[in-house]
Order: sequence, then C-alpha cells, then structure tokens
Amino acid sequence: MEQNNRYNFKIVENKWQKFWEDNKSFKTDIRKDKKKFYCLEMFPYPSGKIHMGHVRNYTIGDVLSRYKSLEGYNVLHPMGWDSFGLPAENAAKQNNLNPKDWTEKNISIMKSQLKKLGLSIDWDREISTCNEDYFKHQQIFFLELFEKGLVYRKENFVNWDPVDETVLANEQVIDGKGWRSGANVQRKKLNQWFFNISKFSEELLADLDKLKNWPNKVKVMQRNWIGKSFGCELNFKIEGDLPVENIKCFTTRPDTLFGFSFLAISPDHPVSKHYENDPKFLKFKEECSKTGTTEESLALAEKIGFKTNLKAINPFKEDEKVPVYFANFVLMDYGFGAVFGCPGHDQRDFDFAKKYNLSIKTVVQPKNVEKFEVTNEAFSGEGIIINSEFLDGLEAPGQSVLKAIEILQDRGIGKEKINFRLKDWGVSRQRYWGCPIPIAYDENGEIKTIPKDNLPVKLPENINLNCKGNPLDNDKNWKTININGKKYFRETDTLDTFVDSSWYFLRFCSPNNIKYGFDLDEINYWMPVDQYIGGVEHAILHLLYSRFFMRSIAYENDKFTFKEPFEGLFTQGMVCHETYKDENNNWLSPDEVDSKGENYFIKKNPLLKVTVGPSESMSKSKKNVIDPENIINNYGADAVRFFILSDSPPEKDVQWSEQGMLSAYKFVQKFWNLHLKIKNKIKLKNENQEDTILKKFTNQLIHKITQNLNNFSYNVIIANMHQTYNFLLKHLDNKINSKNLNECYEKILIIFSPILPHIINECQEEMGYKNNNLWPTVEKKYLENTTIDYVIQINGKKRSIINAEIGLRQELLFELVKKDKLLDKYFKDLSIKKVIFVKNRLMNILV
RNA sequence: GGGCGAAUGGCGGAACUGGUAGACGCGUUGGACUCAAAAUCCAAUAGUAGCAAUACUGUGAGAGUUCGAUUCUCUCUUUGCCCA
Repeated sequence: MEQNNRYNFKIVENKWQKFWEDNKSFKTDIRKDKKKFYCLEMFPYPSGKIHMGHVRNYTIGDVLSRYKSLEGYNVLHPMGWDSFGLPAENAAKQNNLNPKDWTEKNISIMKSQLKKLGLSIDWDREISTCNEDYFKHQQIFFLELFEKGLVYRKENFVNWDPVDETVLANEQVIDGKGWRSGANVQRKKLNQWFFNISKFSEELLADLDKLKNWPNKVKVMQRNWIGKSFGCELNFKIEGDLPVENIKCFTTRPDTLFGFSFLAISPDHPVSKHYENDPKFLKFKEECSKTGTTEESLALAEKIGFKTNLKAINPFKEDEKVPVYFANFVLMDYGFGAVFGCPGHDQRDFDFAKKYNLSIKTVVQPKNVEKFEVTNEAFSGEGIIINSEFLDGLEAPGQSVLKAIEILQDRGIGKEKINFRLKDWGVSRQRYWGCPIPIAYDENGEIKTIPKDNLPVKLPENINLNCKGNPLDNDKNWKTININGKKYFRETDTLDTFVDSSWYFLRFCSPNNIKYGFDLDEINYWMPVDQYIGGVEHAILHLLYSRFFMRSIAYENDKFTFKEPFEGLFTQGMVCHETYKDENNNWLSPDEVDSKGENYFIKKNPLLKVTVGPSESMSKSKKNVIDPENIINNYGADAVRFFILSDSPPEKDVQWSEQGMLSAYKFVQKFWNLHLKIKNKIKLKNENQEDTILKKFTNQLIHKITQNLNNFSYNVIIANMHQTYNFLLKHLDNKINSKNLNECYEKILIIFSPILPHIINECQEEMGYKNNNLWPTVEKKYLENTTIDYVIQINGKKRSIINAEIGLRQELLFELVKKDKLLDKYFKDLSIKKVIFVKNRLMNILV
C-alpha cells in the first residue's frame, strides 16, 4: 500500500508537460485589454547540452513569468538560440561536419532538456539566429544603418596567427600565442566594418540614470566602459629635420604641463611614415606588434620606446624642448595617438622616463606637506600645484585643470574637449559561421550594397573549413556575383555574433514576420523587456550593444515609443561546486569521487586519495560539473527547481550540494503525503468553529511570498514553503474546519505553483480547483494580530516579553510590567528614570 | 592604484523604514520504529558557566550617534567583482 502512495514525479511531470504542449498553454498574443509583461532570459548558445547555469537562469525567469501570469498580466516568455559562433566552426573542423548540422542537432537536444524543466515558454516563438529568416532581417538592418551613416569601413588591427593564416579572437590568444598553432600572434591591419556606437556615447551614458530597475554595479561598469573624461586638446609645436610642424594630443591633466619631459606617440601615428625605411624602426614596430590588441595586454607589457629626431615645445615654456618617442603603450585610436609624458605624476610615464633616463619634475605636492619631491614612484593623488609659475598654489586637479585650459585657450594652443573611452564597434569577423555582410565590391574596391531583393545573402553549404585563412574568402564561386550584369566580389567577413543578440528581443515580438525584422505595432506593445535575466558577464558588451542597436534602429525614425530595450535587469550568480584532483594533479569530476566523513577518494580505487579544492563556478575545464539531465531524471524537475532556488539569493553564487538536492526531493515527496492528508481532512466536512489561526497563517503567507517574489528573494520563498509544510502538518491534528482548510489550501497551492508547477497542478486537479487561477489577494484583517508580543527592555536589554492586546497605551502596558514577576528583581531598590515606549513594539525602562 | 559590493553558528543563509539576532535548510547529537540497516518520524543544536531556572558574551576589528545598532556615520582588516 505504501508504494502506491508514493509520488511518481516521472508520470506526473510527463503528464503536465504534455498537457502544456498539447494545449499550447503558454502561447501569447497581443491583448490590448491586458497589461503586458515581457520576461526574457538571455538565450543560450547551443553548445550541446544545458548546464546548471541555464537551469538557474531559466528557473528564475520561469517563476517570475508564472507569477506574473497569475497576477493577470499578458506574459511574453520566449526562448531561442544564439546559434552562430566559433564553437560550431571548431567542432565542424574537428569532426568533419557541417556547422549547421552540428548546431541543429544541439538545439534539438537542448530544447528537449529545457522542456523537461517544465518552463512556461511560448515555443511557437522560437528563433535561431543562424536561420536565414532571422539573419535576412539583420542584413536589412545593416543596410539601413549603412544608409544612415552609422556603419563605415576603416583599417584596424587584428590578432593574426601567421601559421594558421587566420584572425584570432582575443580569447584565442593565450600568453601572446595562437591557441591552436602556438605561433607568436602579430598585430595586422585589415579593412573592417564598424558600427558608429561612439556617436551615442553621451546618450548611452546619460540614459543609464533612467534605468531604475538595473543593478547599480552594472550601471557603474557601463559608465566606466564609456569612460567620459574632461580635458583638452593640445597642439604641440614640433622642431626637427622632418616636415612635421604639429602633433595633437588629448590630455585630462594640462595642469601638469610644467612637468612635461617627453612626448609619446603611437607606432602607427602618421609621423611613422617618415621612418618607413629605417630598419631599426621597423624592428621596433614589429616588437610592438607582438603585444596583443587588448588594453590589458598593453598595460602588462613592458614599456618600450623608439626615439625620433623630433623635439616638442612645451606650450607653457617655449624655451623648453623635449624628445619625441614612439611608444608601445600609446594606442592610435584613443585621443589622437599621442600622449604627453609627465613622469612625476603618472606611473606609466614614470617607468618610461626611468628606462630612457628622462627628467622627472615634481609639479604637484600633497596638501599639508612642506617639502615634497617625486623619487621612487609617481604621485597621482590630489594636491597643490608647485614649480609651475602662474599655476602655483592651485588645488589639483579641481582648480588647476580649469585654469590651465583657460590659459591654453587664450593663447590659442589648445581647447577644452570631452573624450570618451568607448570606441566604435568593430563587427567584421573573418569566419564562416556567422551572418554574411550584405556588401560587395567592384573591381576597383568600391562598395556596392547588395540590393534588398537579393537578400538574404546565404552562406555556401558545402565548404572546406580546413583551408588556411577565411573559408568564405577561399570559395571563389560564392565570392563572385553579378549585379545588373556587372561583376562584383562579395564581402567575405561575417558579423560579430554580438550583432545577432543585439535585436533578438525584438524578433521575439514578431517571430514570423516575413517582411521585416519586427512589426512596429507588436514591438510597441511588448517592448521594452520588463525583466531581463542573465549572467553578469554580459554586463558591458551585450547590454551596451543592445542599447546601441535599439537607438540606431530608432535613429531618424520617430515611430518608436521606447529607447531602452531592457526596463529591468537582474543578474544571477553562478552555480559552484568543489573541485577535485587526483595524486597526479589531474582534475576529477564529482562522479569519480566518493567521500567518507572528511576523507575523499576515487570511487574505482578507494586507495587513491583525492585532494579537495575550493568551490568554483562549474566549468568543463575543471570538470566540476553536474549534468542537469541526470539530476532531472533522478529527482524530477520540481525538485531541481526547488533546490536551485533554495540555498542562496539568486543574485549570489550558489553552492551545488548533493544533500541539498536530496532534501529538495524529499520536500516534494513529503508535500505529496501532506496533500493526501489534507484531501482526507477536507472530505470530513467538519465545519464547527472558524479556524482563524489557519486563515491568519495563509494570509500572512500570501503577503510574504508576494513580497519575496517582488524582491527576487526566492531563497526565502523556499523557506516559507518549508514553514508552510511544518505548520500544516502540525495543524492538521487539531479539529480542523474543513471548509476553511479547503479555502486556504486552494490559495496555498496557487502561490506555490510558480516554483513547483507539476506537482501543484496535479494537486489542484485532484482537488478540483481548476477554475480559479488568479493570484490570491490578502485579506488585511488577518495580517494584524489582536494581541502582540511586547518586548520589555531594562536599560536597553531584553528582560521579558508580555503578550497583550494590540494598540495598548503606555500606562496600561506599564501596569502589566509592574505585575510581571520576571521583572521584579530589576526594580528593587532602583528608581525609574525614563520610559521609552514604541507603540505595538516595546517598552524600554531606564533605571 | 581607482570604483562598487560583501563579512552573521560547524555550513548555506534569514531579520520590514534602527526595536525579541540566528527564520528555513544542511550537518551533527539523542530518541522512536526495526533482528539490523536504509528510509521515515520526534527532540536538541551560537558560545561560556550551571542539574536547573538563569546569567554573561556574541552579527570581521575599533570608535561614534542613539534609550536601543547586524541595520546609520568614521577608521581599519580581509575578501569578491570591475577598471587601470
């Protein structure tokens, strides 16, 4: 008999998943009579199977979606695939497959895995960025942006692998070497396409303030990334034997010009053309090209310079002439590719000056210091200007920068300027598996846009990926086309996959619109995304690109009712697990490890000990991964959802724990048993006395869970559910009013359903609660108790608790205090100095 | 070096706008059931002292504001993330 009562999650979860699918329970359409709610989780890359990070991300989103539906919103909760990208190309190369086949197979596996989680997704809106009917529209956007002047072509540096003859992404450069070939990576100039994101720098920065429902840290990161700085543009006069009269540079610290000791310019600065025949310079430039293109690699690289024959004149002191160097740490695309060196007050300049024996002058000293000189390291703090004639005594940088700019402007040498760190977005990728750029070139290299009727530009299907260089470039057949009888050559670069994900949230609103990427009415109804949920690792690029893309589409088009794509943002933490290593320092997966008490050993060979490392975010390289599919098969989707929300607040990292998972599983089982008991109690039709305790509990519970849902305190909701279980189990033993129980149980099931949709649906069906599926409202009268525990403090310390009626006046409570035997000893021989009384809370008596 | 967070039992974590610190879970211990074990159920569980009622200490460290501080202010330590 016992066996029959056991809750069989496999049958029940299957049943409801099939029900939702057959009934299209989560299908959505525009309903102008209803408030809308657009809940979006970052769509996955179809890598092969889902991981715990997905489980957490999509569970959080699903709980919110289901809650909002119950609250009466018209909820849009779609899912799709970020399906272009390098891994498919690499996998295809290794296994001699077609990236498309590989990707589609992965999608079908992952889709079935996601379905097993019981997510409330409208699968009719599924999109995949590698489908032609998706990227066709992207190509149209590209052409529109091109027409608006928001896309342009220029030369830019890439990481070049000279052995594989291919361009490497930054993450493919490891310690300055190509990840596959191991060759030293070079910097190479290529013609590339750029989106003019910097046109919106000011707006992207200012509008961050409007995003009230974004985490502050993400806004701070974006602000830093955009990097607005106030300073001035300076035009240095140059002397020397070359036809160079001026070099322009940008600086935020013109007030330190009296400490000027060299001018550093980028090896790619126009001046370099005068050194093209100098073998020493070429060698230096080659040396510089070994440094990667990232800011990080530039910052870490040793500072090296190449001295020119030029001298730069200090604009504040015309008799002072300093040397001009090419330097590896100056980037051509920041400022004007030139930096004035003030070693006293910038550590990088200091290091450079030490290396090349240049003078180091002190022009700022800390406040409240009598004598100060820069010796061992640069001083970049706030202070007072010294040794600077007319700037002496000013507070730096507050007053001194403004004053210096004023003087420079008066003398016509410089002018105030605001500079942004944000660079234009290079979107060209020398890859096969991406969205083709709808551009061609004639024989003279003139740009020809592909006519819209000829879109989409498709990828060739049979292609040799194992060639050197860009596969599309090697496919001569694909590359040449005829437009109106004239021969052209296609652009062989494809778009950065960040472009694909910069507008997918719009496509979800109109996934089947053939004419255009979206329907204006539909996006104006659904957008912006009310709640976007994903990993904090996308805090900068993806989110900033999406914000830009929205603006670029809306640019010169006033039909949009919104500008920001994501009204609310939530960044969830990672799923972590302990790491294990064997005696030879090889990583071990949790499956291979067993433990007894504090000792860990290898399952297959218990004599071999295992070293336990710190808990880190699950990653294949460290093997500390738990496969969600196994876990769902063993414990069921409800239990997995319950556990993944239980241990930590969603924005923080969570520790995977086998015990925790087991406890979640047990909860589901226990809940089913409780359900059977409740069902029986309700059948008893015992309706004598009103059960206010139960009603109070239920109303307070609704109140708490609603609040916790709105605050993303999902871990606390799990605690509330445990409390509910404990309460109901105890309470059932009393002579319970079955009518009250029936009413309360119906409400409890509804508020539990976003977390445990399968078992709760089953319970609801068993009880016949089908009709009323709206979030219950709180009956306020049950929130307030008629009596309350008053805390009685003596000199600020808790000494007693008196339960008395609510709203009691101070004098009446004091009467009770006098009667309290626990408190007698504190009043002996002492007089009362003061009484503090907080209504409905406490009384603090000072003696 | 700069910016933004965080620090609470053995562990993960709760605590509304300053008002009973440690909800809930894990782990541990004891008990019931069992020939036994697993499972399940019941109980205890911040520390110190005490048979006990109880007392004292306690939210990273130190100060401050307050009748009262995990919560507010300042300084410091450690740590995470981002930028350089």
